[in-house]
Amino acid sequence: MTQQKTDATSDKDTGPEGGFVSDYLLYLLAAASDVASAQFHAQVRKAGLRVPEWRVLACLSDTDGAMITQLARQALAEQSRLTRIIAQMEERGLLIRRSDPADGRRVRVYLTDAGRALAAELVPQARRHEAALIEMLKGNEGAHLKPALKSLLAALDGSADTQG
Amino acid sequence: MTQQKTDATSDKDTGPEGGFVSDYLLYLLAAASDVASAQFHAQVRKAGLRVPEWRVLACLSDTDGAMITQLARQALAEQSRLTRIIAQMEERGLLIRRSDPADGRRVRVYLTDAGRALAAELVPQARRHEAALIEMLKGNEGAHLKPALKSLLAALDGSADTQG
DNA sequence: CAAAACTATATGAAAAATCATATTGTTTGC
DNA sequence: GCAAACAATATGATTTTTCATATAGTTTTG
Repeated sequence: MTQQKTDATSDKDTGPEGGFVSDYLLYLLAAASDVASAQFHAQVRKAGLRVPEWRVLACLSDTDGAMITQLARQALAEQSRLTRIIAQMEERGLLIRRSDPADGRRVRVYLTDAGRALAAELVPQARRHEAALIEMLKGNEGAHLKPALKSLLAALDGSADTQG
Repeated sequence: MTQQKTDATSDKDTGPEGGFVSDYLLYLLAAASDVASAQFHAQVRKAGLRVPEWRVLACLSDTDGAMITQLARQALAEQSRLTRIIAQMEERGLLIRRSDPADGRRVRVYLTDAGRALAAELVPQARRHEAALIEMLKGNEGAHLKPALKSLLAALDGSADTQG
């Protein structure tokens, strides 16, 4: 007996085909997010931004004048982290911080022309990349992906408890 | 004119309803992964594990004796990070490292009884949590979520180029 | 209007993650 | 069977991220 692949893990493999992990929703979500983002995140870095910086830029290009806390939620980063990212982006001249006249605690963040220019370059790239991804999924179940994700997000927004 | 909400960002909000970000696939994926995982990851931490440790445990409970590189792929972590996580988990007695007799470069990782016991506790928790999530989606588009994610992953595996 | 409770942001210290590269072991081509 | 190329893991230095908490500003209550 030449012992040819008895115990499931002889050579390289992305994962065990039939195990728990490969069919586990939280794994599928994290893996899909990772893999799908990798390509575009490379473009982001080529443009001289880190991923959270790109996210801030994109959020601001949607909603200029957002506050730090809002941006943290939208960019999926922690507040203290956002504070620092904003500070760095301000130093680079991509945005400016201005305290809200109506409430001095709030810091509102606005894109500069440079920031807006960068966003105007990256957002279309993001759209094209997204279109390419979606193109890959034509005909498959993948057509339901965005609606399904929105449905999940909608279901989870507004359920802080219910879980033991 | 009482100026009542002219510029889109008056108060708290999860995101601008109609902007680019809130309909962008990579955002939806990352946000869904984050939000959906948050609940369960809290349970993981209660069990005394960090998220990547839980992932390693789950992978090993599927495929005992996996190598570091394999685990890195499956647990969505970098190799050097995995090396350190494995070292720490070994110190805690959750697993052991053994070099592969067939190829001395490879380190195969095996759960100890303690590790297996912890996995036997957490994996069912994960399954229950997943079931609860999926239950929330009944009737909606959410039913397609797992197939759609698998379809995306399948489409992306084996396309290193194609992107400019 | 002062004290208490709360909210938004900032910051120091610590932990986690990454990057480049070293180390160790294996395969290949000559 | 030795040198070159390759592969898997480890490690030092650095950067990123988190955590706890400080600071500053606002609202509420009596």
